[in-house]
Amino acid sequence: MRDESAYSQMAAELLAWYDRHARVLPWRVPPDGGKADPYRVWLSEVMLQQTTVAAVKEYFHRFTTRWPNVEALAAADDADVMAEWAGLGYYARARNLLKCARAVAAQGGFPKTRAKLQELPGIGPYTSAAIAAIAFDRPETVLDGNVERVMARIFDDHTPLPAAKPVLTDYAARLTPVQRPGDYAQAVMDLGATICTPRNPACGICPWRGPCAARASGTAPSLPRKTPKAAKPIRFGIAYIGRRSDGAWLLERRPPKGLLGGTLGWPGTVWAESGLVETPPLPANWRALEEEVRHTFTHFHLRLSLRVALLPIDAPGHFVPDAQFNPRDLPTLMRKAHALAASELGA
DNA sequence: CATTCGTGGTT
DNA sequence: TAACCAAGAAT
Repeated sequence: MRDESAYSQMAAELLAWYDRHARVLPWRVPPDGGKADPYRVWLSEVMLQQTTVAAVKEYFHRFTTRWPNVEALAAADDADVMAEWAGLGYYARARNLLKCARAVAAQGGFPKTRAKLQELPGIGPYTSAAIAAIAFDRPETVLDGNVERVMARIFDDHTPLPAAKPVLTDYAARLTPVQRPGDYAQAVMDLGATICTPRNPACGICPWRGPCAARASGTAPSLPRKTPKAAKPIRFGIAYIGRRSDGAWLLERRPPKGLLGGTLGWPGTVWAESGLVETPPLPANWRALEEEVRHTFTHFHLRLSLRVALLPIDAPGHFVPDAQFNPRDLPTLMRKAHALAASELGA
């Protein structure tokens, strides 16, 4: 039953569904409308890595307003890009975004093939396929979390992820049509995002309800299977929020790699499960706050104790003048710390 | 192949 | 509420 013509018919049915139900998104070209802008496709796809559409919208608008094309972004200062990305998470994306923009600007534009795209920083298997298909109309197959789920269900494959990835890739490739590959890629992802959802899939209104093997077996809601993740440990740390008598804030640029790499933040201790020791950035009358910041990262919970101090005008360190300081330029954890400490420091 | 890397919404 | 999840990439 699953011969080539069956697959191409499925693709056609999905595209027909997409033409009727496609969501309106800022980076999306209307089906059969104008041509896609590779810069906007690339920027949106990087922002959407492990990030919800709702969270991306605002950032996409600000980035494209401030830097309308890849040349403008390539000429931006690192600190400005990091500040604009602050709050969106996974900051290696912002660092790679700038590296990629500069490489692309130097090359005179984005490469058009998946292989060449994937040589660029921050562009992996998924994003290279997405750009090639959506921006350059190449018949590449995207495999994101949505497509993994849809394929596991259509073919009722119970192999747990991530081991199932190669098989699911194969299924997805068989279904990818030669016509309108960009629309098709977005259609499968839309299907996963709106109908073939993780918990309560709306199988009754699914354009692929006919051929779906998991729906026939009643196994759809439990697919895809995933190998269980390790529990998150709790780490502890201390952050020091210092403010000079002229209102300037003591901040530091974090090292360019690792957690929150390249972002602006409050100086502090390392974060560990035990062995916490006070390590103030400079001697002062540091006062402990009652309330601590609780924040959860991908692989651990953090409980961050805060110390605040008013510092003399001649205190050493990197101070940001109050007029230049915007808590929105900080990653969320550091924003939370500021929110708790601000009233204690006359802000 | 396993781990690291954010954050906010949903269940 | 704790767990799960999101248009993943780099190491």
